[in-house]
Amino acid sequence: MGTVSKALSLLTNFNQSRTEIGLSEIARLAGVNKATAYRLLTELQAGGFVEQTGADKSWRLGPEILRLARVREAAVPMTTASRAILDRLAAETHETAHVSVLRGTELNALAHAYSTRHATRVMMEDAERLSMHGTGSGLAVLAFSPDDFVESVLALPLKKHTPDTVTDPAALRALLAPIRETGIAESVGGFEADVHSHAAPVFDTNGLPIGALAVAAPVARVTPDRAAVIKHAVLTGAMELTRAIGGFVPESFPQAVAA
Amino acid sequence: MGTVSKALSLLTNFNQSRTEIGLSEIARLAGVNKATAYRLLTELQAGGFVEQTGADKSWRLGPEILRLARVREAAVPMTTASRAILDRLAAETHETAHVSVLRGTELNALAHAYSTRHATRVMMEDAERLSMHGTGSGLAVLAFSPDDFVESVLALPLKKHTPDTVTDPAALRALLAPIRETGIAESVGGFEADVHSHAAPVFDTNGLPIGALAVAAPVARVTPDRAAVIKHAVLTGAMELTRAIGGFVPESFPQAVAA
DNA sequence: TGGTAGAGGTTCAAATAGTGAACCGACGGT
DNA sequence: ACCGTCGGTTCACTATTTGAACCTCTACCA
Repeated sequence: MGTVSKALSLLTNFNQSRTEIGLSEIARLAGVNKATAYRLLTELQAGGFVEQTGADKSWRLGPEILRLARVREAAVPMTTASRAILDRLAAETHETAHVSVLRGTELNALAHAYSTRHATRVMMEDAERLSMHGTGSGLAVLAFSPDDFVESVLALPLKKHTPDTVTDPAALRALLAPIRETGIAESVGGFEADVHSHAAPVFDTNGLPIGALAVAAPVARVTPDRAAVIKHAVLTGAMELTRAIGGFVPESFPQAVAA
Repeated sequence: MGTVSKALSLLTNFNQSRTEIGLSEIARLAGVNKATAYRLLTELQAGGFVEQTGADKSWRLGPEILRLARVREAAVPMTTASRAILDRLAAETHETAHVSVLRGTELNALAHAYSTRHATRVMMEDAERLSMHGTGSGLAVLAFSPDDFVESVLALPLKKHTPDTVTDPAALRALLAPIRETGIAESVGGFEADVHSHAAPVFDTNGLPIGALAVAAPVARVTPDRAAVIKHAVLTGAMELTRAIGGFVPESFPQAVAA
């Protein structure tokens, strides 16, 4: 493991519920020597990636992160572009809409919007990690990814999130065929029990899936006519988002529904 | 120079107008060997900090940056909290409002808002670098920073941005005294000719300046009564922003105006 | 009041990781 | 058919990283 990876692993220990970390603790979390952690932190600090709070000398993420985030948004304006689409999707479907982005062999939740229609709703957390095999979003991405990528994902240990999670590689491969026909992936209780999600892939400038747009609803509320509304809305939104980020819908995507 | 700094220096070459960079070019820009750049990039890629575009194999910033930016915002919600305040400030003063954040011995522009009132306005660019000695924002931060920090900034080479830029350390020290009295810093053409800026410091949880809120106007439009409006608005906004991010206005800040 | 445990930070010899010139095949222009 | 440049790779050399031990300081407790 290279030095750079170690430095980055320090950063990945920060999250919504742990925004400031002390030297000894961060060394423990990242599994590195305290001296090493200190040297890496001072180097990250010089770059503005972390900073030290004046009070108890603990560390938090620095302002350079924000600058880079703006540059990333300039390159791939997913967050910005998805905001309006998510709001509309939540309003149209009366359910929770969310968008996630491919990150190695996982998806990261990026943004979400709730509908105020129902008292019960599927809750989302930004930066949540979504599995490829267990979620509608993941299946939507897989269905339009190159075969070698699909195989590399299926070769990983596939976690059984719920009793209903499909973890058999052959069964998962079979699931992808209808998605390639319709452009829509579904998962019923495969990630969290009682959640029925519909998802469609979002493509980048090369026609490769870069993430997915999804609507998640309690299983009981997904009647056939609601499902039809959701499917149409998700598909429309995903195509719109693809266009908004300058993406390209590949030939392999069902052109009848893409239009 | 450590390996980590080199890796980070690759990242800092990305900006609004250069969001994707090829291997050879990024190596040239960062001044490292191509092999080194490649190894660093693959390591950064494993962490999700960069990713490769499918088409021409060039590199761009990755999604992990966005996740970290959300965590940074959870720790110090400057961008989020300043949005509404900036809009109001621009509307009240009819001029350009902006907020910047301390980054080592410099300030980084973070966000801004324009007024639509006048056809001419001071333009801002996000992620712009503002000097400490030449801008109202910088002076506002310096005036309420610890002496050793002030001295370390004044010991640096102080660039003469315009003929009106004050670069003499003694003269700059003298400028800070009235700012400590009033809570407001001013710069007339010290950074860009013809720009008159008013700024007030924003404090973090430790009562240390973390950045500044400012209003920038063409010199000719700053009449005494407009100046009074601007001063009041900037001061009110800065105090509000300090509260919004959970900051603490120190004893040294003029309490009469802080209230 | 003295003792302990943990915090942040520092040191330096030992060991490991980083480095870059040279190379490859592929592509695009002349 | 040639040349320049691209992305990517190799490997002998070497400079950087590493971590146990140490220091100081604070908080807590008997």
